[in-house]
Amino acid sequence: MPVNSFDHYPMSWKPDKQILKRPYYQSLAALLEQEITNGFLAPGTKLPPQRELADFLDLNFTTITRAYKVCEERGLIYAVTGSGTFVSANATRSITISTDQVATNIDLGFVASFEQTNAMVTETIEEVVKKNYLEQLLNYNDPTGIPHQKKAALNWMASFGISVDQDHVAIVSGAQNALAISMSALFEPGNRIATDLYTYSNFIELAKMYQIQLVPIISDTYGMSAEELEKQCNKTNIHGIFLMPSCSNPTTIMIPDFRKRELAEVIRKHRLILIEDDIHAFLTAGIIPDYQQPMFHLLPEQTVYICGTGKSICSGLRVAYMVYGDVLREKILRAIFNINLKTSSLDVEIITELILSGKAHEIITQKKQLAQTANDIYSEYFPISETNGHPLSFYRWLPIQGHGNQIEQQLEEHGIRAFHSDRFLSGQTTPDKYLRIALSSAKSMDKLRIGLQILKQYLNQ
Amino acid sequence: MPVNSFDHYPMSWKPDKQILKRPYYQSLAALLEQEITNGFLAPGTKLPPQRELADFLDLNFTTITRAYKVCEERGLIYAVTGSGTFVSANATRSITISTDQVATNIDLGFVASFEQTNAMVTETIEEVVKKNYLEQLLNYNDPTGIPHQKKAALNWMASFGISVDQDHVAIVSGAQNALAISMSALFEPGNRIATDLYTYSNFIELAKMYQIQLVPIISDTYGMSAEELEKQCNKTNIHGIFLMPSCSNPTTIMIPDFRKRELAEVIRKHRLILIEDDIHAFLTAGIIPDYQQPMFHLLPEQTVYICGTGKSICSGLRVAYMVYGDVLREKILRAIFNINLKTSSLDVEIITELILSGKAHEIITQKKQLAQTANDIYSEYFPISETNGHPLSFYRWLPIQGHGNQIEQQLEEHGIRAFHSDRFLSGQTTPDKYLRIALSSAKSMDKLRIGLQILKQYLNQ
DNA sequence: AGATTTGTAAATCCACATTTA
DNA sequence: GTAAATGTGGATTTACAAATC
Repeated sequence: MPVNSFDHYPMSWKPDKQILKRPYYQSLAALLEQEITNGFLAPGTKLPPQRELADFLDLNFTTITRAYKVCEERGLIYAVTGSGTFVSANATRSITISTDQVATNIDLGFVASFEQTNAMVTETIEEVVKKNYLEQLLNYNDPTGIPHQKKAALNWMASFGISVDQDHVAIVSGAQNALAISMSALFEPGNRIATDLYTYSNFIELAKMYQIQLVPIISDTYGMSAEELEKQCNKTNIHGIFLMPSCSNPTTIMIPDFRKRELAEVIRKHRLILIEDDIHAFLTAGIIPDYQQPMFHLLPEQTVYICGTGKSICSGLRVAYMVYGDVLREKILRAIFNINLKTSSLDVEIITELILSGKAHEIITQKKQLAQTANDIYSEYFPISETNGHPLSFYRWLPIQGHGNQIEQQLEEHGIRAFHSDRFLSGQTTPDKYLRIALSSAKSMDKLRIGLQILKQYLNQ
Repeated sequence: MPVNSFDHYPMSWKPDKQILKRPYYQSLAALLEQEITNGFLAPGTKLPPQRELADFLDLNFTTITRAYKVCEERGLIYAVTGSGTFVSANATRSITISTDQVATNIDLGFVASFEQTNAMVTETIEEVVKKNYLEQLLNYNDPTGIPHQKKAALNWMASFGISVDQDHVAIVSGAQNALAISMSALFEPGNRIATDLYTYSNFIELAKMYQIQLVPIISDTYGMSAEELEKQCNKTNIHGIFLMPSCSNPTTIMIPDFRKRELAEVIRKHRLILIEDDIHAFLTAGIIPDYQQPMFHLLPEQTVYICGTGKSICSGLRVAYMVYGDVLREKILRAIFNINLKTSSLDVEIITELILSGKAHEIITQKKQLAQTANDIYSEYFPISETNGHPLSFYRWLPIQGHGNQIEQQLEEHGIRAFHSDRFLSGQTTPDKYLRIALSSAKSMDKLRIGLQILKQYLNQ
């Protein structure tokens, strides 16, 4: 029976007991979900403590625990022992970033890949089509890649420091697809994966879909803090970790070698599975002075290394390479068959030909030049100050003061699209606010300039 | 404390209490998983009842419930109230069927698609490459299909009885990919999906991976029984249903219109989500006299209709169409972005061109002829007796007496690959045994003949 | 047909860990 | 540094539903 009066402790949410039906925890969870999606409970709102709500509803407090748990698994709320339970920053909306339905004039949101280089690809397509083995690319054979394609893949990745045999590489349909495969193959619903506090928003969505919990870890200028990771591992049972060491999305941080080693030690000690998304390897390996090796090299038996060709070579041909050790091999292959059955050999053949002919390297050279130009333009409008921020990043991370995420809507009205840092938040909100500015999507450098001009004007108002 | 002596009630499994550590239910589940994967507990073995094992281990019986539950969610065991808990037929191995690592001489296992027609595709590829808009196919735009591609898709499906607008169709990377997307988008771990007792083995694996429970429903000669479905819906909370009405895999059953209507009524009443895998539409719609319509037509707001082009047009170009109502739209799009980001526009463009040029219809005509020939050859060796079995099916369902699933291994030694019915079992085992014989994968009709000859000899021994 | 066996699932109990004040 | 606030998670209690005999 309710004992206290709650009038002087106003609870943020007072559900009507009358509405609740008998699996109370389900009924309560459904009600809470409704309140959040309808906007009655705004992101960041503190929910009543479990015991208090239990008292109010005259239920056992662990029944509330279960109701909260259901919503937490769906990514609607998050709980911190000692502090309370809060509505998630991204509870209400999908934060997946794609190019679907972009009505905007200048896109600084989605990170494309300087599509100007695609003309170079069409020539190669013509060459592939002229070859006499085209028909052999049209059947169900070699679902994870034809041997000569895998050979080219390993050839390509050798310059990034990857060296494995063909049994430990598989070709899949793009880096996003590789992430989905990794998540499905190696984790179960309810598992926990450590990520940067700000991380790739499509990874957050993927985790939400598969009901995998993200554990945000604080970073310094060298990327994720190894001590913080260690602390979280000791506190709770963590199964995996997601990193983009060559150029973290969205922060542009490059993890230096000493930090890779610190992190690797913690990962080894706690037997985490590392998803190393290295789509930016082509911008970093052999270019940035400090670069030594991918983390795969430090933890070959517990890492999935993902090397997509969308950013580096051609975005429309959906091709990525997955590299893994023996222990993970079977699980990954299974997931590939379950999700793709096979990847189009035709697309892979074109990428293969681009690599073998050396044209892929030409494309990369050109993309790097474009990235340099775009970053130069950006620096005319905003300072590139981040220590350890990648100098050639396809996007920048711009601190903004006091703008809520309705800034996206307002920029949209000015004809530009950019994304607020809330979208990239894997856990609780912070007082710092940023915009991620894609430099690689505007249709020309002039458009980029115009977009940045508009943005600067808007922020200076 | 243990009270009874169990000597005269020999329990199939007596775990050592000493080994168990403190989360008992996890420890026990891990132990059980080990025993099963190591083969100490064979498929079909009855496990001790929950209360009996609890007594033996001196634990509360619901702790055993939880341990069993963990293994059940992983597809290792299944439980039937009143009868007990049993080791699953496919507990130990992956039953995914792919073309990876086929060392066999004659493949009657994997169902390919009479790849002889692929020469016709290469011409079209050349034509697509000659067009001047190739470059527009190489960027991130239109992730679910370019408008003219969707138009061609709807055009193609119109002859199967599908009629929707472009906002309700998406193009993805093959039918298997469409299934994975449907499962991820529309169901959560722990949900239940009704399937035929014998169903597509890759669907079983997909369910296992996503921890979705399959509820097997008995069939008669017209396919799944509507009464049985109704009964199971009343008994337990079922969220979805998976059907292949045009030609069920592996049984070759075509669901006649009256049965589609009966099933639709139950599905509507219980608000199930229907996954209608109609990759065989091209063999059935307009060909089989009784054919009226896909089930999507009967349940447009609660169905995902999947139309793959791998079997009908070309297997190596990974293209499938997904059709859905308004209610499911947003969830499906989200899952597509999460899993694929986008599907290769180049592959889709080739399929589009094949459809628009009329060549796709030529290919279908040829594939149907090949299927006719292959079925004729089959009938020289084995009777095609199944009432309502599809006359042009790319595979046949051969009853065999008393052969366990080690027959696969033995056939392999004779140089042929075929799959035992255990692989297709979504639930408890039955006394009836079958082989699924693929007619569309042998490299020539002569090879097919030889394979069937070997098979017949083996079975007559 | 009714008692028994067996599995299901919600709610509660309880011990404990972390954070905050 | 200690007490209070708050969340976590395993085990137990309890009611019930289905199948078997």
